[in-house]
Amino acid sequence: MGSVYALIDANNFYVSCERVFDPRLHHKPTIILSNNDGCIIARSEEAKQIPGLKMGVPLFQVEHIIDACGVEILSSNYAVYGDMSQRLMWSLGAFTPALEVYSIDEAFLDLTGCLNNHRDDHYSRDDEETLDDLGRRIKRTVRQWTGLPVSIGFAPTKTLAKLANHLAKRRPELRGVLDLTQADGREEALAQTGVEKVWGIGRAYAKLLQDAGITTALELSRVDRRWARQRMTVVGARIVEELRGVSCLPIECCPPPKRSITCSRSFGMIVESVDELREAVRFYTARAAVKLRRGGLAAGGVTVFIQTNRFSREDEQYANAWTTELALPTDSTPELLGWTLEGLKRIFKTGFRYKKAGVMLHGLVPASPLTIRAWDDKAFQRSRRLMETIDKINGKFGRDTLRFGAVSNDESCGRWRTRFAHRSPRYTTRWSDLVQIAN
DNA sequence: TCTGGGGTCCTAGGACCC
DNA sequence: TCTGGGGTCCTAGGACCC
Repeated sequence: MGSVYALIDANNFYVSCERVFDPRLHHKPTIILSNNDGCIIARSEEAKQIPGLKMGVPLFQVEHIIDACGVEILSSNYAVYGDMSQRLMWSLGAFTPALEVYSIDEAFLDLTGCLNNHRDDHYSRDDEETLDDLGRRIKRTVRQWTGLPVSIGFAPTKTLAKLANHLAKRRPELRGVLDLTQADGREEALAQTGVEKVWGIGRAYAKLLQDAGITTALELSRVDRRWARQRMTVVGARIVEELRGVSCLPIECCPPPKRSITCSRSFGMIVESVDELREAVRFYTARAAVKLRRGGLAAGGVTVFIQTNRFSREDEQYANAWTTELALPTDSTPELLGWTLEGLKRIFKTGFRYKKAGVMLHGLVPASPLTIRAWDDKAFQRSRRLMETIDKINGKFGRDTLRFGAVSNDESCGRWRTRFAHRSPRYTTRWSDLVQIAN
């Protein structure tokens, strides 16, 4: 048998996480909202059946449907989703170390050779586990260990495994597992899959392909290599190869080092004063810096940006960004704050109604003290020890126990802060939010 | 009234070098 | 008529993913 990849992901991940802790939500149409409760970003199966409740739709446009159909709405609760994601990945790690965490709710597994362990021993053919058996065993295990329902696709390439997973979800008779490692059956599966569903084919390429008369994954797998290379770059050429069963994309067990870190948010309410904007930028800088240090990195460049509400027809629009390269990379919050606040001062213009701001760190390098700053830079080394201490305290007693800069006064009261009107408890990351069971 | 956030990769074209 | 050749680096923009 050749290479075997699996793509495993949770069904309706955010909704499933909520259901683990709130069984009342089972069988009810449920949707999860983006920051500020703005858009629909996840839906239960029941919600998907309701016309109009599409992904990415702003909540205010479908409020009448929500009311009429009794849809449960929840703000997103990333503390819970992040923690459940870890549990999911740990569970999958029990099956193979060759695991690539691809997103918050999905992972690729390299299972090549995992099934043939019994070839030379006393097991008879009938006792051998098939990939389908293995898939169901993984499903059962994950369900038992995390409470999450998952779907699984097996195939000789990652792109085909994605496709198999997609079909496993959409064909109820498969009960969540599809094995496309064998050539027979693959053609039919590809013929049944629209080209726009193929991993790596987005809106633009789907249009390009459809204009060329290519509407199914099977047809895409048969296009001329040079044509694909020319019209869709090497990315497209690889997709075609992968659909033919030629693996071009290996499992990446160790994620490559991050190249940039961003922290940005739309505001809960419109902000006009530079003071409030400064408060938001300070908050985003501190968050980005924590991510930076958690990754053991230092930033060699900083960008700060602000923008007005791009959807507003009445407001005059303004968006600007300021970037600087740092002479010496840093991972110190106060140093980064110095730059982002300086940038804000330069791009802020009075008289605009601001809706969003953000901070980006780039030029990331490992934060080994030897590489980022000389040992005799006493002030810097002291600031690093301070950061380390603050991170430790916040790790132990909760985010923002210690923080930089002024606290909001009653006047501004953090109008920029994200709204989560329907957020569930942080069941797994706050003692006070732990589920209690009466006896 | 109300519209998310955080990433990566690839290419073309310009600037610049010898 | 005809105006070198080859390389690197950077950036902006486009495409994609979840």
